[in-house]
Amino acid sequence: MRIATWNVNSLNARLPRVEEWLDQAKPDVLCLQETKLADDAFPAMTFAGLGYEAVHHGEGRWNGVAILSRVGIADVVDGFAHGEAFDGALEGEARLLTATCGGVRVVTAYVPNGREVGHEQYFHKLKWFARLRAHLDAVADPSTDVLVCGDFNVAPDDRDVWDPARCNGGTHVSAAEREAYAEVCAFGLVDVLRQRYPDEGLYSWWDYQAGAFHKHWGMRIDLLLASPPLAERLDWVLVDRNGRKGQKPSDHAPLIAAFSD
DNA sequence: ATGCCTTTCCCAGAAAGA
Repeated sequence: MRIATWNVNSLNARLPRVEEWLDQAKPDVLCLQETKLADDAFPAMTFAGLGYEAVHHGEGRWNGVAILSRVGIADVVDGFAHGEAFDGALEGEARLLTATCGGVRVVTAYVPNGREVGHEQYFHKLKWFARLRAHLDAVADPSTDVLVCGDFNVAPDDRDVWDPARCNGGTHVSAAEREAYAEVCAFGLVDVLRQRYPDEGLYSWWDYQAGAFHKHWGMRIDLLLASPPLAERLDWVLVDRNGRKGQKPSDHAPLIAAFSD
């Protein structure tokens, strides 16, 4: 079973790239972040024509997450299962989607950016991680097959960023963000790319500006996290850097992992 | 030292991303 994650930075702008990639990579499940679509604008029929059922949790201009599957979709949860609500408009942000696909409990997340250390949005980000952990406790069991994936907007350690000093506003590398992320992993999750490869420079995001991709100025912030029984069955995992090349790419590359049955 | 790019809103330039 192949499971993939990709922050597409607008599904409307990226639909041809996503269709092409589905044909090439043939994932059984593809999780998307930053669709930037309302639910009624989601191209479900396009994906149905390619053999994928889909669920989408969107809000319009910002955010938006989806799960595509050719191995079934059941027990869908839009957003957080429960827990303390956020203040005001932040509560309605479409950043989390949960479904069971082919026997795997799949959770996909688009973690808030945080803007800069100390900003109101930064504290929101830390709360968001805590609420994600509570969500996992409510909807999944780490002794079964669970895959949590998406754009975590944190570089787990210094191997995961080209230059920590050059991260805008100090986000993505701060100790508090890394600790909040570690609490999510403490649910019982293994970072399968990191488990397989200890190398630095395995990035998933590169700024559009200044030719960052070609200079290898990137960060590894898109992650595939598996529960122990699923992680034990990892066959292979990769960042598809070809997804960041060519015409009108997202600023993120897709990740894909294959698990034996 | 600063911006560099891309997307959305929708036709002008701001907001947001990371």
